[in-house]
Amino acid sequence: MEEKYILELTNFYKVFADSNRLRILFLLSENKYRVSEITKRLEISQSAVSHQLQLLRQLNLVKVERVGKEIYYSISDHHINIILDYGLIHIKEKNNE
Amino acid sequence: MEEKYILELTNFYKVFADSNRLRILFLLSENKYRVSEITKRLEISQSAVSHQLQLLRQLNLVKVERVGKEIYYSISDHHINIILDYGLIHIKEKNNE
DNA sequence: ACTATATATGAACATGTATTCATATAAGGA
DNA sequence: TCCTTATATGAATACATGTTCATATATAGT
Repeated sequence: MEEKYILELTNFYKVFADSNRLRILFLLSENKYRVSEITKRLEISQSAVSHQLQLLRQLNLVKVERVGKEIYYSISDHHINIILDYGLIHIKEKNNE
Repeated sequence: MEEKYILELTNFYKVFADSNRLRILFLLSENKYRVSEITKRLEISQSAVSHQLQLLRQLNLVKVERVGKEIYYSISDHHINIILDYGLIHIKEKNNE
C-alpha cells in the first residue's frame, strides 16, 4: 500500500499549492536570482519572499549562494522542473478542451 | 509568461495536498467504490468523505453513478493517475538516495 | 405511509499556514 | 566605527480549509 507514503506525498504537493511559492519556483526555474530581484519581479514583500525561500531551502528545493551582501537562490532539485512543466501541460491541455 | 495560469495551477496542486483527499484518490484509482466502502477502508468519517467527494466532483476529478441507495465514485480524469504515479515515483526515488 | 439505510450538506469549530510588522544580522563602503 | 543596504527571523494577525455535529434528502423494503 501507498499508505506509508501518503504524508510525505501531501507535503510534496503542498509545496506547489501556494501561488507565491509557485511564482518563486517558476522564476527560479529560469535562472538564479537575488532576493531583491525576486521581490521586484513578483511584487511580493521582501519578508514574504524570505520566509518562502527559507521554507524551500529546508525542503532542499532551492540552494543558496552568497556574493557579498547579496544572496542568490536557484533550484536545486531537477524534479521541480518536471513537476512544473507537467502541471502547465495539464492546465493548458485542460483549457483547450 | 505563466502568470495567467498560476492560480489555476495552485488549485490543481492543492487537490493532492491533503492526506485524506489523496487517500481517496488513490483508492478510487484502483476501482470504483461506494461512499460507505471508502469510509470503512480509509477510516474517515462519512461526513468528511462526502465533503471531499463533493469537492472532487466539482473539480470534475471523480464521477458519480447511482445504484439504488448507493452511490459509486470513480476517477473521471486520467491525468489524476499520472500525477499520483509520478508523485510516488518521486518520493520513492528520493527515499533511495 | 413508515422505517431503516446511504449519502449530502450547512454551520460551527479547529487548525495550519501565509503575510505583515518590527527588528535582528551580516556585509560593504565612507 | 558608523551608516547603508541586503536578507533573515520571531511574533502577531488574518485567512483558508478540513472536520465534526446535527440534520436533511433520497431510496428501498415492509
